[in-house]
Amino acid sequence: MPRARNTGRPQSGPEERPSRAGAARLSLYLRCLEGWLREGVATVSSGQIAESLGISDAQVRKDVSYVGSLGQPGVGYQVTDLIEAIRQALGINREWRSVLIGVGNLARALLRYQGFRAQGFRIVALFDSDPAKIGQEVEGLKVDALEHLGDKIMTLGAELAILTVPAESAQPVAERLHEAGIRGILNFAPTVLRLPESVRLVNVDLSIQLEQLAFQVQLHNMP
Amino acid sequence: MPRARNTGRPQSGPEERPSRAGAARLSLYLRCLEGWLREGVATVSSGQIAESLGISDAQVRKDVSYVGSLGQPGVGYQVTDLIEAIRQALGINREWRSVLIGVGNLARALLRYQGFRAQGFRIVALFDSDPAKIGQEVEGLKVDALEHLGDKIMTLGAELAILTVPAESAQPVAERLHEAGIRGILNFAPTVLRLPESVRLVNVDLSIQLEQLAFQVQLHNMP
DNA sequence: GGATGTGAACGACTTCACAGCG
DNA sequence: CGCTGTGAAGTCGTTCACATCC
Repeated sequence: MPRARNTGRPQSGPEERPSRAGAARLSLYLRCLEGWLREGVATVSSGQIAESLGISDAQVRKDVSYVGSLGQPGVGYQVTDLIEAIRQALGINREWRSVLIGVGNLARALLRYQGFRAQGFRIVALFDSDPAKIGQEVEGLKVDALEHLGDKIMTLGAELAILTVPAESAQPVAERLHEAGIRGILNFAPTVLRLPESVRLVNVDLSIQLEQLAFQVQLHNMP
Repeated sequence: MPRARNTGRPQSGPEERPSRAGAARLSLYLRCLEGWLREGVATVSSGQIAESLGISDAQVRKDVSYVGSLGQPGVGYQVTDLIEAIRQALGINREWRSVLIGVGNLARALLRYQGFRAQGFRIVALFDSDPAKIGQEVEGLKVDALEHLGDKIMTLGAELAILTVPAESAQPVAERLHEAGIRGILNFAPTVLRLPESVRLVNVDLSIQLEQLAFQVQLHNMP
């Protein structure tokens, strides 16, 4: 039997930031909330969010508690307030200037995808090493030579980079990005980049995702 | 002070399958190992793998132990054996027939990406709802109408699907995929799909990845 | 009543540390 | 000696359960 008594424990709770896993879910909450906002919904409960994401309501409350205590018992959360609080916690309540290196099909897909702009990410420059591509205009931006990477990043004040170059060029390009002052790289090249810890890294390896899928299907087939 | 209590019994169930997180790392090990294989390296130690991935050697040994005890103390692992064992554990030591729905830029990028074929994934059909695209040939495959989805999936024996359709169409298409017998979906649409648990799901939401990157950069800036 | 926020239990994952073997 | 494999300890993240509040 669990027994809970004596609520008073003033301090020791160190957790005041969303955990890494929690942050990923906050992005999902944001998706739902923005949908409801468009539909004119004013308040939601943790149970509703949980239901539409297929997770537990306790999980939602725990995650949300990291961004502040803005729920009303018996009612739920104000949609607009929660959106605001999550965007602030994730650091996307401002513009993030980003550059894109490697103008292939993947890059074009990303450029066309409107979700970025909506969340405050603005791609301000494109680079490629292929002379045939340099000078071309893609989605309203002119492709620049890699040579100008450092200059333009500093001039434009870009902080993030999206890497969609072939695996072989990823490491050297990443190092140049670091030197140019880039703070975070979204890496699509199927390589493990080694960079100083001051450059944050998020990897999206499409092949690995497919392997995970195969693994899960296999697991599910024979337990 | 550790307040660890006598854990009595960890419980009978000894872990004999890679954990979910472990499986993701196995894919990474595979990348390294395949590189070394090409360079003619015959044996590697857990420390070498760990070093090139920036993780701990204990982590590598633990993960690898799930796929079998094939290391030699004082020596390390035979590269070829380890590759074989990991591929078997992940379920990619065979062909997985896959279909792709939504032939846009992202799809073209995926089709051109050779990494899939190398790992045993073979895309056997393309579908799109746009009449202008139906009949076109893309990377050696003819784009088919969504109408034939069920038929072709069953005829070709496809088990996996890659979803690169707009968010609005993702849920209905996913349901049709399920009905056609697809066992796993790699979803690129920025939506939460609700499907029976028998269909495994891996989501790749590019916008969320960027948000994670921004979050991490922000965290790193002001601790 | 209905929902939040939160210690505490629980479970999953990671690191430690060391026996054992080539 | 160097390196593996593995219990045990430690850490992190999730779920439970309940006091609390509208």
